[in-house]
Amino acid sequence: MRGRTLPKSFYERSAIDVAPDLLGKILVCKKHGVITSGRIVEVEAYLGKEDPASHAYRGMTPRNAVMFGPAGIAYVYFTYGAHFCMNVVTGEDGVASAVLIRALEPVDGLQTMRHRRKRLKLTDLASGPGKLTQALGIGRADNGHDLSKRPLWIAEESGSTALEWRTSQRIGIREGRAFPYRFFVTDSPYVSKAR
DNA sequence: GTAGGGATACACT
DNA sequence: GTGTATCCCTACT
Repeated sequence: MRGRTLPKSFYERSAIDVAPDLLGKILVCKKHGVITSGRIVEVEAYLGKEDPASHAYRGMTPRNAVMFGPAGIAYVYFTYGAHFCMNVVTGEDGVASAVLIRALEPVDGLQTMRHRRKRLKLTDLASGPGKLTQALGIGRADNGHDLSKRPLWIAEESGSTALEWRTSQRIGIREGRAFPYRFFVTDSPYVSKAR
């Protein structure tokens, strides 16, 4: 369904290398028998000890523990009292690194997403990290989930071509702004607008 | 521009 | 145990 899931080896690389390769892939979520999905158009890479913007900068805690685990796992956390954000764990087991999924281009289950988001415009459905988790119904229960399996997985479309993408500074952080670890599809109207 | 919301981490007692 | 500053944001004005 929606192409083949990505092999574990895809994720067992540096977050910096995995991040741009995730652009154009399809994030799929099946909840209550309904499939919602979107094409990844914006991501950010987060490292561990050497990255002051990362949750893992100060070492392992109960919240960020899955960032230290094996690659190909979802790290979902709650923030700002209202939103979930979803990351994909990368790199080798024991070393913290992850890629934050920041925006999607809606593909399947548009009506379900509109209902969940209470928004009609496609560009309002998943154009931000808190929005996409709401649109796909991703929550705390998905933390630690293996992204090669249902109900939440990432697939590669057959016949997909290389995308043009750019980098910029990351968004919404205080420390570590200098690193150009945000990657987004050039000219996509579905990227988050925040600056 | 700013209010809102709740979990988390860490400093304290 | 309690206090509180912070947080990878959104929606509204």
